[in-house]
Amino acid sequence: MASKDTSISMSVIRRLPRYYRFLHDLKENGVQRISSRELAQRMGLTASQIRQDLNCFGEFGQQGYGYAVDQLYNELYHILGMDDLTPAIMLGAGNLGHALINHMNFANRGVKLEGIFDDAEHLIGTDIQGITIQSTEALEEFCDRQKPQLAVLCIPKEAAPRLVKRLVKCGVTAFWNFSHYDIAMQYPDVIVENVHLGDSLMTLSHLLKREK
Amino acid sequence: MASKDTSISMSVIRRLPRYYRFLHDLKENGVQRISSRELAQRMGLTASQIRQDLNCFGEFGQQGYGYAVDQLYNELYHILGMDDLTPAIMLGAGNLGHALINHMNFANRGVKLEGIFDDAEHLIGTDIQGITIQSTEALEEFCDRQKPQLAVLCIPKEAAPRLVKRLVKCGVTAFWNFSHYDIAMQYPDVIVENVHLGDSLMTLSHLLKREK
DNA sequence: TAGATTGTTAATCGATTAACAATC
DNA sequence: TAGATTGTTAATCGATTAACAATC
Repeated sequence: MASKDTSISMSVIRRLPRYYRFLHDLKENGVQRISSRELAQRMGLTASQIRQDLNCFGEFGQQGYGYAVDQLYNELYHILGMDDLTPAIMLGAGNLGHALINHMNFANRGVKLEGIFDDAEHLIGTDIQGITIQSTEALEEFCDRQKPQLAVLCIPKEAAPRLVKRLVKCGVTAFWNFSHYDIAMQYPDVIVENVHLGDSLMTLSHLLKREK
Repeated sequence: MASKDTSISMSVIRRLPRYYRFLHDLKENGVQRISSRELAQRMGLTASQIRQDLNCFGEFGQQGYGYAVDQLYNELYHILGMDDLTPAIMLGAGNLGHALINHMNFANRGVKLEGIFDDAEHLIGTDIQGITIQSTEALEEFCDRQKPQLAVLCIPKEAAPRLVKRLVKCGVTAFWNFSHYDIAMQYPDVIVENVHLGDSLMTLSHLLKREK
């Protein structure tokens, strides 16, 4: 059984998908058991940290043996909540939104994309991966019916504040935000994952120059 | 003048682009001076942290006054190295690569994209934003000539290990990695910014489920 | 000058690592 | 059983916050 403590730090949570990814690969390669020491080596972490992290959720290992890959993989699958798909919508079906849908398997990440909205005339009515793009005018009506909990924002910065407000009113409680706009502050009880690609590239470019 | 200490923590460095973004907005809105207290409030940080962070690079404020927005913006511009463009290439011009190029202003992030490589027949010879897509067969020759320092990886996981090896051999020292593959470990002196979009979405989806 | 706000040192908090008894 | 490796407590390390003297 999972869950030992309710207050697990973000540092731990952010490592979970990576554990999941490595376990998946081990499983695929037919590895049946792994010790925290060996997993640590492969992942560039310490064995201590892995044991500490996993013990936030339960006791999945066995003294003298290590962890059963298949079992640990399944535990992570449940911990991450991959068995229960969150209904979601996407706002903005430009280059980036389009690419995300084609590039990512949402269902494999615990998310079910059910609607796409954009205001560009030439996009409305076309579809991506079987989902028809609608005008944002249809947003409220759609949310009433489908109750999406998560919104993926692939919209320009300027459009963000107003749209976030509308979405919060519609009952959306989580945002995967690609717009260059920081949501978190104004809506303290909303869950936000900001993906600032520009910040990420600048950080890298800065590190490279710092080296010299 | 910038630079006080050479060993600045990653936590600080990762906040720099965000400071830069907020300063940019303040400047655009005609704000001329700002105190650490007010900036902290707007950014959801503490005033202490902002002063500590900035003091890693120099003394940019004035007691009793605060920070001159325009001056601090320029300092950050230099600290981040935005004045000196790093030559870069992109590997993989599928949906995601395509979207990144159209969606991001590389030059505004201190990076100059000079080449795009892909092996799909139907892409070779076409161009994105004025850059012609080449076969990866031309990679070594191109690197010899242009000496790109940074590579953007928009390739499938399976293709990554071999391609990274080739690129490192070609003298590439920094990777902006979108493939679901972790580079860092094997090449300790290479700078890597992994953007694991899948991990990011899983984290969000997990946080949402945890709430209940 | 008095008020404001910095730069910087000290205190606190949290996360990572080390150590080791428990046990498979 | 002996060896290995966990779960967990204690020690260390680093990052954030608080406090305050310096000074514009």
